[in-house]
Amino acid sequence: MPQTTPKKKSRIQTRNRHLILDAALDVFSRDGFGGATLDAIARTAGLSKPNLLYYFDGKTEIYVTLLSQLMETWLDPLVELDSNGDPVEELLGYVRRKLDMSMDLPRESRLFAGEIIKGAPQMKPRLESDLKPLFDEKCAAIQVWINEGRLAPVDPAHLLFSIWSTTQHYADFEAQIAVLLEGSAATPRAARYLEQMYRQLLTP
Amino acid sequence: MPQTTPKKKSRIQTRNRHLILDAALDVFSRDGFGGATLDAIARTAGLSKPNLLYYFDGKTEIYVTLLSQLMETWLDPLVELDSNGDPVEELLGYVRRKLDMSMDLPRESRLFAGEIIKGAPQMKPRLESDLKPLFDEKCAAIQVWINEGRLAPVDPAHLLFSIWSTTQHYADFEAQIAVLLEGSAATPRAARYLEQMYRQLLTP
DNA sequence: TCAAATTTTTACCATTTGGTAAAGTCACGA
DNA sequence: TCGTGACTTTACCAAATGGTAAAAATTTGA
Repeated sequence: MPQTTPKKKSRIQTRNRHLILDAALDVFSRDGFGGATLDAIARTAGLSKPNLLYYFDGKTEIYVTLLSQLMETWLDPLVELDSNGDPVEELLGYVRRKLDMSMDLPRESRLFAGEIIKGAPQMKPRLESDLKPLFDEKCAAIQVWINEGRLAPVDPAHLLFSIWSTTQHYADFEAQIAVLLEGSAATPRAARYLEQMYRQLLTP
Repeated sequence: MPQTTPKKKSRIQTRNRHLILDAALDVFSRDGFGGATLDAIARTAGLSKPNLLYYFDGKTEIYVTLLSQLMETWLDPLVELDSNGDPVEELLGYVRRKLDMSMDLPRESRLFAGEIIKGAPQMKPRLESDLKPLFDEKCAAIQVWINEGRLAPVDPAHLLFSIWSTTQHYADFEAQIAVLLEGSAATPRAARYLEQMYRQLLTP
C-alpha cells in the first residue's frame, strides 16, 4: 500500500530534509531559481550534492516544495481577517501581522517576490486556486464594511495591494533600507508609521 | 590621446549597443543576474554570442552598464521634488511620477528590485553615494514642511519607503496583480487609490 | 577604387552545472 | 552479531555556460 505522500520515516530523514530546505531557502531567496546552484545549497546544508539528490528529485522539486510550504504561511494572516470584527481594528491587525511576518521571515518574503518578478511560472496555478478566491472574498467583506459606513470608502483591492507592498518592502528591500537608515532599527518606526497611515485612511 | 570613456563612433556601434542593452534588460529583469545567460541575451538581441562580446567585455559589464543607466532615471522623480512648492501637491506629484514610471518602465523596476533583493552587491556603492544624500536632503525638506505646519506630522523616511513600495509594486508584482484583477486595468484605480491615501495622510 | 579599419562568423575551449551509477558505510532489529 | 535496508561517498558524465582566437565579411575614408 504505497502512499501518494510517503511518510518521512526516520529521524535522520526529517532532519536532513529540513536542513536542505533551510539551506535552499537561503540560496533561492538570494539568487533566485536560475541563479541558485545545487552545489551552493549542498554546501550551505553541509551535505554532498548526491546526498541532496537522495532526498529530493532535483533542483526544481526543492524549489517547488519551498514555494508550496510558503503559500500556506503567506495566506494565513489574510485568512485571519475576521469580517465579524471591528473593520478598522481588523485591518490594522492585518497590517501588523504582515509587518511582523516580513521582519520574522525575510527570506520567505524574498523567495516569494523573486518568483512573482519572474512572472510566477511555478506559483501562478496556486495564485489562481488559493489566493484569488481568498482575495475576492476579503475584498467583498471590505466592501460590505464600506457600505455599512464602518470604513472609509477605499478601493478594497488596491487597499490590500498597498498593505502587501508597504509591509513586504521591509523584507524585500532590506539592503536599501539598511543603507538609508544606517544604525537605527526600522521596525518600531515602521509599525508606527503604517498604523498612522492606515488608521487615517480607513477611519470613516 | 585615448579617452577613458571612448566615444561610440559609428552608427552601427550605437545601434548594436542599444539592441544588446534592451535585450539584456528583458533577460536580467526576468531571470536575475545569475539566472540570465549570454546566449539568451544574444538570442533576444538577434546577434551571435561572440558578437555581443565584441561590444561588451562580459556578462557583468552588461549588467553593470544597465544598473548605471538605471540609477539616474530612478532618482530623477525624487530630484524633482521641490521644497519651494506646496508640500501636499509636491508629494502627490512625486507619487504620480513614481507610479507612471512603474507603469512605463516595469522591466527597469524589476531589474532594480532583483538587485536589491540579492543584497545590492553591485548597487550598494551607488546607493550610498547617490541615493543616500538625496534621501537625507529630501527627508530634511519634508521635516521642515512638517515643522511649518504645512504637512501632517509623519515619519519622512518611512513616508518615502511607502511611496516607493506602493508604486513599484505595480511593476514588480504585475504577475500577481494580473491574476487577481483579471481583465480590469490597474492603472487608473491605482492612481485614484494612492492619491486618496496620501492626500488623507499628508493634509495637515 | 581600394586598402585599412571595423564588424561578424566559425570553430573552439575550460569550467560549471544538474544529475547518475555504484560502491561503500552505518543503524537497527532478529 | 549479523544481515538487511537506509544513508553517504566516490567517481563520473553530458549539457550548458562564459569566453576566446582567428578567419571572413563588410564598411569606411582617402
